[in-house]
Amino acid sequence: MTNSTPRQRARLETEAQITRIGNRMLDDDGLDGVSLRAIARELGIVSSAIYRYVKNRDELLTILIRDAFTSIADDVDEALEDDTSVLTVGVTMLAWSRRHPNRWALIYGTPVPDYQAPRDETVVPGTRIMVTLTTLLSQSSAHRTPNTQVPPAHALDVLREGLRELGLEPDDQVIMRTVTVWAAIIGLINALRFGQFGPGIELVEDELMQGLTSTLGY
Amino acid sequence: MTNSTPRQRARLETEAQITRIGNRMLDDDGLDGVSLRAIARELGIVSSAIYRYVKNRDELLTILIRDAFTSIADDVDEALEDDTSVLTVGVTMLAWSRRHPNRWALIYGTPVPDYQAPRDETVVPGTRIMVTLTTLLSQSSAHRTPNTQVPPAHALDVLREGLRELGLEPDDQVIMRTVTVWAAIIGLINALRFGQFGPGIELVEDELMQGLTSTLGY
DNA sequence: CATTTCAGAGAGCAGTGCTCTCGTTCACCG
DNA sequence: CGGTGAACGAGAGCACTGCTCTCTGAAATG
Repeated sequence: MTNSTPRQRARLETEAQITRIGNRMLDDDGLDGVSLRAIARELGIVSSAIYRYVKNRDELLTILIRDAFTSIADDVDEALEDDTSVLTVGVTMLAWSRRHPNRWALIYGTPVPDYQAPRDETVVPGTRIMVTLTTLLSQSSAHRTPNTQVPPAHALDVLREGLRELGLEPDDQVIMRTVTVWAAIIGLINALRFGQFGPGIELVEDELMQGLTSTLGY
Repeated sequence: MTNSTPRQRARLETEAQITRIGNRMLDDDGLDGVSLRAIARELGIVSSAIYRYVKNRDELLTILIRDAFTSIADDVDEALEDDTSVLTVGVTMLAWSRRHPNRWALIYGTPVPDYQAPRDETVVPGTRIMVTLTTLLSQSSAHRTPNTQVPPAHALDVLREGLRELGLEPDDQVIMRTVTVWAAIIGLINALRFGQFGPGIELVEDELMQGLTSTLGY
């Protein structure tokens, strides 16, 4: 007993098709290429009918964003099973960004204008890697950075509170190191993906990530 | 003798007005708010007439990008006169990004789709800060990072060549440190401007930058 | 079998960048 | 001083977007 009417099955199939087409259009033509009208056209449907399945364009974006965050976090988790290191986090994210540059831009680049991410839908998958990195840095604790002076306690209050909600209680030293490593990794990948180092860098991306984590002391 | 016809003066004035309005629209409404039609409307001109002054939208973007790069680099240069330090570079860029978040996104965020920056016009102002940072890190040379292993020599070839064209010849250690510091600073500011740390961070941005440079060993 | 729900069609609105054609006016030059 | 070509502006139009509204036909529900 399938316990579902043909209409229900057709709807689920259509919904799945929409996100699939949306992801493909994102990969191929960037976010500007993701057009509800074009999706409707590909579905053999008139443009207004698409709104039976998707409230508006923002709702589609939310789906694509959640997908992307989940995909990259899955990759990182899987890679860490073989080798638990900061470098692995970096190169895995870097490889993912190479495979899906437009998805990368969607989640770590300039926020989409006028789009407000619904916290409940995107925050959890969006913070997975950061949580992973924090625990990773907690373990390889007093690694180096001896004479590092942590900013005044109250400065990290917001971050400390945010991490607590995610089930973590790292000390300020670890928080500050996490922020630094995170900013450096994201910053490097952004610089590479966005072409800020000029052409020709694509061939040695991994070596740069290696040098970065090494320079950071990991 | 002004040596210029009224028409020439009017044209220059109009051109200046266009970039002024464009910058304002960028600040107020983001890049999507920068519309040639809207500018024409504000000039009291019909939409097609704007193309007498600007070839197309991309040409206007080039102007705005060059302006932004020049503005932030000027700020950094000025600040370094008082205090020559990595932290100063960071907090000055951070302050500028706070004042002009949309301009920041334009030059350091996701590249504008389908826009190709004309190298001659934007590369020079766009690399000024990086050059400054490189020389700065060359001087405070063997600061720390003892057991840091630099990536294989060929990996940095492209960067070394790019820096040479800009009149610099730093060793690989310095290059790698520059890349790391640069990625971290840009990454932190991006994370702050793009809201990736959640709300409430705005109040302690400077402390985070302080902690970051300190964690980096500067 | 009647009723309600739902998928789709079609027209329409406002906005964008950009092109093309047609007058008008200004600057220059013989 | 008068003619000419370049510059400027107006206006219509094309293709595209997101989104709304109304209407029709078919499927699921009672």
